[in-house]
Amino acid sequence: MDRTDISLIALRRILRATELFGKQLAQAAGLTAVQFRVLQLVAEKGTCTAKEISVRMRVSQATVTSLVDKLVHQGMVERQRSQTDRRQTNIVLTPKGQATIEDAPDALQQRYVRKFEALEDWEQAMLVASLERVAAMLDAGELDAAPVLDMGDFRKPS
Amino acid sequence: MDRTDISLIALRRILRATELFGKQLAQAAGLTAVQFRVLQLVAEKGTCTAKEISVRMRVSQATVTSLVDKLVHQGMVERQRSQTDRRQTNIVLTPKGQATIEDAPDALQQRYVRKFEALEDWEQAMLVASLERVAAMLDAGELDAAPVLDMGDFRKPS
DNA sequence: CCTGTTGCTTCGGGTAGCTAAGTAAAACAA
DNA sequence: TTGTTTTACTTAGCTACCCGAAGCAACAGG
Repeated sequence: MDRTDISLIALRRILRATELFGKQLAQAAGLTAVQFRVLQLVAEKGTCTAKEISVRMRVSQATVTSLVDKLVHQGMVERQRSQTDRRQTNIVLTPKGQATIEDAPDALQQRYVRKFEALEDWEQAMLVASLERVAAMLDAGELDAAPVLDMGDFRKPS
Repeated sequence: MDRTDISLIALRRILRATELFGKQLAQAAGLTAVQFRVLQLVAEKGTCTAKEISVRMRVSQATVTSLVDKLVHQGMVERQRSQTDRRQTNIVLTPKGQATIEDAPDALQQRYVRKFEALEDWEQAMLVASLERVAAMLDAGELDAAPVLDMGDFRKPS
């Protein structure tokens, strides 16, 4: 087995681990990974609009509406008509949503972060360089990408 | 922004790229990524049982049944009662399924492979070491992982 | 036989995603 | 002012994926 295959297998392990993480998180937080991702985006800035979420998550606004509906239903966020532009709806975090974000287990990410920070300096540098290299080899281009290991659900097609 | 964040962002880019790939593939092959993954598993050995698929993909048998239904409906595979144990159903590839697998674009994987193989020897070695390291940091444990960049969840259909 | 286990399917139900169509408000124009 | 276009969001309807529970065969042991 050559190096190319080995690297593909490692990549696949990474993908799997992240996928499984999404499921764990969903179970622990009472939210699905996608819903949690929306909550994270809202929490990042305290408030945001549906449009913003749809752009950042690369899903349609209709999808955002239904995701937000679920979060509202669970009391994680609230909708507030914007005062400055009444077409817009600001989605704001409730205390419960705030608490959920803070308590989120982040089991996998924590494990990763802990291990990463335990590495020698040169090892960290090597990993960063390698990961960026691989990302560049895979990407078509842009992509925002926040420092969050969540993967908004893996599925789906265009 | 520290190295930990940078590495998380790179990981996220990798996940996204793979996710998008799933969509492309789905569109090109007329199958969703998940369906395609089932087809790959069947193709790998020429035939396999529903149980096997459910274990390898880590989904329930009920899910496998419905996925296989769709592949059968599209003429990609056939069900055959096992002669040795009539509880089992062997899922076998049809010529059409075979052709689909062979023609699969694999755009992303090809791009990655090409670029990977163009690297200097020492760079390849570094990437492999790094990826394996990261995979180990994320994984809980086992996982089979075939040398296929597919990510068995990303959906979307024809 | 009777009982238990295994392999698969069926059924019902939830989440996630999309498109198309509709409403409302803002922006721009005539 | 009035009309048109654009933007932001929601509604409605559909598909895919996934699961658990329940059902049905068929094997396996006693």
